[in-house]
Amino acid sequence: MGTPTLSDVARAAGVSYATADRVVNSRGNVAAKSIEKVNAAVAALGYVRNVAAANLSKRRIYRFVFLLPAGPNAFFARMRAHLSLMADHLAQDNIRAEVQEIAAFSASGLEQALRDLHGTDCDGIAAVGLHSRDLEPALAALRDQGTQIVGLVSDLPRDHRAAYIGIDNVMAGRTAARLLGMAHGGNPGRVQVLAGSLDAGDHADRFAGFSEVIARDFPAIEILPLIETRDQASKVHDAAMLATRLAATAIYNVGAGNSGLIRALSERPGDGRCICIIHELVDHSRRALEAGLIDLIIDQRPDVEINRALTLLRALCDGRPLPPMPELVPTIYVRDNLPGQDMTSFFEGQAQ
Amino acid sequence: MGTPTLSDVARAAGVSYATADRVVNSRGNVAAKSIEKVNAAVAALGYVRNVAAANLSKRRIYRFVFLLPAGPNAFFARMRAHLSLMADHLAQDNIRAEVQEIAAFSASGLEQALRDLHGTDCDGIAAVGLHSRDLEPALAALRDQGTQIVGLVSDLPRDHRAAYIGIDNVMAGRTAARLLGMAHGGNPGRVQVLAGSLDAGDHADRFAGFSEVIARDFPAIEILPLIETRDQASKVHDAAMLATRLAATAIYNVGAGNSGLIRALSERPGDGRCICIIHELVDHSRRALEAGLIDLIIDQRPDVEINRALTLLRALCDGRPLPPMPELVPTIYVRDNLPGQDMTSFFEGQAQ
DNA sequence: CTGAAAGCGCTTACAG
DNA sequence: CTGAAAGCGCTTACAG
Repeated sequence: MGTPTLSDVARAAGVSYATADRVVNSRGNVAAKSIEKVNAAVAALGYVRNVAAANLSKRRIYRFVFLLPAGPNAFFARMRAHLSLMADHLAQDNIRAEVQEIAAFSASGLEQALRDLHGTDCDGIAAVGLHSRDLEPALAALRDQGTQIVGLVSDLPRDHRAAYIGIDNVMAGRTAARLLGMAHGGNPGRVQVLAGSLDAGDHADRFAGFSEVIARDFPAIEILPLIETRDQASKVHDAAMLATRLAATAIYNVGAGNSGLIRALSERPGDGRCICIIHELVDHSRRALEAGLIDLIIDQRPDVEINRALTLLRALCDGRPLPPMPELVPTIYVRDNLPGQDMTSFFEGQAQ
Repeated sequence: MGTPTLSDVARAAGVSYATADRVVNSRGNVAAKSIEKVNAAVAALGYVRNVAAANLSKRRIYRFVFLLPAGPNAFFARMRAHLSLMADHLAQDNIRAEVQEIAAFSASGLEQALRDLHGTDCDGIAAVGLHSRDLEPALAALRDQGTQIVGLVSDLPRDHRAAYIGIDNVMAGRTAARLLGMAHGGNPGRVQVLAGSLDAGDHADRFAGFSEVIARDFPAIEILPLIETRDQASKVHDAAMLATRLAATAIYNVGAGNSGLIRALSERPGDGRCICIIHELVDHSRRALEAGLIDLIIDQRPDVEINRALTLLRALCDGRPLPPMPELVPTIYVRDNLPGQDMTSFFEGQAQ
């Protein structure tokens, strides 16, 4: 026996294979009576469609598009790098994934890209989202044509995407607060927080989580007025210098532009410790961590997120229940748990 | 056109489909000349076998066995739980995964289980390993019959497994040291380290990494003589009480038996802070973290490790190059970044 | 509204 | 040592 096939269903229902197929795949043009009989047989036998066989006969290829912010942002560069590393493997699973660059934080740019995808053979989209309601019509049109959509790193309007893949930024901010508080070892302190812009949902969330925990559990730590940097390194630099002058015991940058922070830290007169926590592991932040300029990096694991987006889009396209996925927890790097510099060395160690 | 099929290869090589198949799958009984021609065609066309089609025609089912330690260990319970959550999904991909319990730390028990698997239709094994060389003959026999083997959580003899899936325990120990050191905020301290047994590779590695970083970067922190607990809660309890009497500023348990530690901490007179770092997030350690008895939990993410084992075994069975896999980095939990209690709530939030 | 038949890319007897 | 043919579980014209 084994698992029942559609032939089994057809026989049990007393109809032809073609008819069984029509109802199972809701292709229409079937008598109500036949529909009933087939559905009963499906239920009785516990039939489940063999997606692999279907794909083979259709020569199906899944086309996924990743909508990522353009520009030099090193974090998204890691995403693109992982995606191109994966290309060969995906090809074996009949998946083609393509990256399209969108002007950063541009709702209209994103909207246009979504509109352009309408009417194409794109099966799924993973987009670094924005909360703008202007996106909703384009997203709805895509959904209506059967294109699956997930938010990546930053969410899309909740009702117009199938899932969100990214960390909980409030939680990330709380975590930063906890570790920063612990690092004060019971001593009082004052922390300077930097953000690109509190208009960005993730930045605002991190700051909210951070403030909440500091206020509740570390009352001896004062939070200095937040400085907005537009994620520009020069502004981050100046803000860090200011923090030093204010005798801050800690700096937490919830946003980007860390090269400016690192520069400021290395210029700083070598007096007392200043605890530094930032986000996203990239080349320059990694070096600063190794050098002891930065204490902690909270990282999103872009490679993990990409893999998850792929798995999810695939499952959504196949219309099957989503697989159990371990929760995404931001990774905390200190200078002692940094991953190998490249995948090659990883595989040498890992797979013998 | 699209990707070339074996028909294309056969035509290009000027042989029949069957012959092309014979050489591509090295089934033997082919003239040297034919082999050459086919291989040339394969190279010229860039042919790659369609595994899905092959599996369909063979009605292939992958059978994987997970060899996990028996007993009440909550960490391995999480592994089993994830595996059973995955069962339905795996079934759709023609994978049956089964758990077999082995007496903990018993090389002979593991060896016997491996021997019993010889001659069965098991395609792959993920085993929580031991370093014993006694395992080598059984592993070699399995390998010779084509069974793929990976070490999980704790490695097998390196030359007798295809890969190791688990964290780097030296790195985990270093990370614990860094965070514990930071939490002293520049103050001096004395730390009590507990281990089940330094004979266990992972425990020894963690302790080594920990000691290295403390000695190098936190000279003001003294490491008290290590206490071995056999991972027994009562012994852990007594050791923690002793640490309190010695005015330890911190406790790091590299092993298990944390319920004893937690009991000791909650009995302790409410004087000064004692920083506590332990391994593995399970029900009781989670509650202790939330209650503030424990400061940090370093976790291995058994669910992530299981998924990786599955992916890896599958790729190994198919004989294709291993997919790029993001490095496993131990997850650090504070009380602020704990995952939802169960997958249900996770999916509600995550996938709308 | 229904059914018979060829084909997706492979494997497996079976005949030569 | 080689090849023709049926079958894996599905989809897609095509005929009725």
